Amino acid sequence: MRVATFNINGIKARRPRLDEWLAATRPDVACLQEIKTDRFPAEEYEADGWQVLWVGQKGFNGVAILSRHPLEEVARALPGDADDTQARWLEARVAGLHVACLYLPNGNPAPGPKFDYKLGWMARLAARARDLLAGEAPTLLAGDWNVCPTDADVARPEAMADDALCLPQTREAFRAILAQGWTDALRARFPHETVYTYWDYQAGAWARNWGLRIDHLLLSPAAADRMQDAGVDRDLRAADKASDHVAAWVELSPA
DNA sequence: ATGGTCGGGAACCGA
Repeated sequence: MRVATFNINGIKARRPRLDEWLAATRPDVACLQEIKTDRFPAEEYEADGWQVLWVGQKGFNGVAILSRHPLEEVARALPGDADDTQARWLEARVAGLHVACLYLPNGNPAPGPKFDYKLGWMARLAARARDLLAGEAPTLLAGDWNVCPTDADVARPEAMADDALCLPQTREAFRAILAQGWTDALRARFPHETVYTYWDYQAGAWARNWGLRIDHLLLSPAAADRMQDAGVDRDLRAADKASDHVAAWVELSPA
């Protein structure tokens, strides 16, 4: 059972790359972020055998879950703020798993209202994550977290020190969630290696390997017990018309 | 220190 997360940075521009990747890697569940549309082509994926959940908005944000197995919607928004209309959260049950697909706010510039929104969103996420750990099902929190957990996850930490992805408050909020009992799948699989999931379009970041690790899969204890492998589909970044993110994934043993 | 590049959608905002 493979569960993957991929910030595609626009379904319209990324359709060819996304479809190639789905065909080549055949994930059981694919969590997508930044679909950037209020018109996701769900019917086309359904015609191709996928079950689809999505929540979108025009131009920005937006998340989707594609699944080869029956997919039951649990939530279309992160609890805790009825006034938050940004499309950043989907939660579903699939194949005995509980899966959340998340697009955590970027938060730049910091300080400022966008950073305040990020920290507030992370506080709501921490509350939801704690509730999910109390549930029965093995659970995954997969998505673009817009958090570099440590300087080992940043190619140029000095250049990123004041960035909302790296600030101490951001890292502390992430650590607090991990400390509830979640496993950072990629870091568990690669304890000492450099692993990036994002390279900026600017300044030749890909060619210089100026990357960040900001796409994460957090596993509940029951899910972590079933982890057989984890990885990053790094070659995605080298393609023409690539997203600035690549896909990350975990392989879980059968229940 | 600055500006560098994309996507969405039609002038800039977001990243």
